[in-house]
Amino acid sequence: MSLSLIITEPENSFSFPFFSFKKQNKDISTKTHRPRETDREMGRAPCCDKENVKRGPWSPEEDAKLKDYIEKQGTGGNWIALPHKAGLRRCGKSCRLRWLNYLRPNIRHGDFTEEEDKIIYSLYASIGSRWSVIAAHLQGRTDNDIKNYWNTKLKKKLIATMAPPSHHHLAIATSSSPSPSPSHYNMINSLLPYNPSVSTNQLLTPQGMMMTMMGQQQQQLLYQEDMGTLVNSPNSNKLIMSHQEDSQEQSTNNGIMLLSDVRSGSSTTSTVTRVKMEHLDHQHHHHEEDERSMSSVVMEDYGMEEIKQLISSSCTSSNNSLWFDENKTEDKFMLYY
DNA sequence: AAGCAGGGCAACCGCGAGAAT
DNA sequence: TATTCTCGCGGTTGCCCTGCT
Repeated sequence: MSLSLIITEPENSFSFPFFSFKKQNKDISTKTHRPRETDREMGRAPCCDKENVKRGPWSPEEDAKLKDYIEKQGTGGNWIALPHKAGLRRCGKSCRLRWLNYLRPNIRHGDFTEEEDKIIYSLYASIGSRWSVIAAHLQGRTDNDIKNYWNTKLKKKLIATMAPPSHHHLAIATSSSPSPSPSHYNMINSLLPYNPSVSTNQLLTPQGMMMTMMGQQQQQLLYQEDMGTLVNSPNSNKLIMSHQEDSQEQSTNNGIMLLSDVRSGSSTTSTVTRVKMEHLDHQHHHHEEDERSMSSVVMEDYGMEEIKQLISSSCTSSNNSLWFDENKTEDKFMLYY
């Protein structure tokens, strides 16, 4: 006798009580190695013989072998050949990952500091989920660690912080551009400062909440896609955005911290936009007892752009200024404190 | 004490880019 | 110039641990 279990679900999504996830439109069969059509057409060889390599967690013996080999011989610039030379039955990519994320010297695992949190928020707001670039600016952290930390903690922290107190529903209902969507994201989004024409007094709530989270006073950042234009919202006399071409001035700022990509190639003349964030000494103080229930938050509503907006609307510590390069291909930006 | 659900994290995967041939 | 190879990245998966019922 046999039983068949048929599970039906919406074709591209499934949900849990608190969060929804979007599935990638992806062929499950790729989990077992099956060269893609383009691979076969192009003649791409598999990186290793998947039938004869060990997978799963690394044993201490394997770790020792790999570490010992690399410390003595180096990687030789060829990860594919390395496991064979080191006497490991592992895929080269697996060796590389193990070395970079766990075995190499000066790796730090565990608790992230508040300072690191802020840097991650700032960089994510500027460049998005380019974990390797972010990791390059946090000593001893790996991209994988930061990615996991973001996905499991920081993102939730951010979204939880942005959950609406009940009385804000009224504010939204009376705003000039009410969102048609019932989702909380749309409510938040309608308050975000992405469009400088939005009156800043609509922005207070999410930002105040964010600053509470970050232990900071309320700050104001307006964002304008047309960088280089001075944003001059009637209610926002605190924002300065201007093209910055005087590198000397940049370098003479106290505590400047230059961040540059370790990966990208060509150098072009790019305009650096200066975004200066200053405190708003605002009379609005939001109460700690504001409700911050997660129950209605739908995670899939928060795409990268939206989260970047959330961060952009609030991030960084007091008296910070955030420098970033508009040219994302260069990944150059500076933070100075 | 056992079973279950959820969270955290290590590891895997496919893909794009650049180097090598 | 075209093709192949390798690296490195971001997204995703799945195992293990912990806490709750």
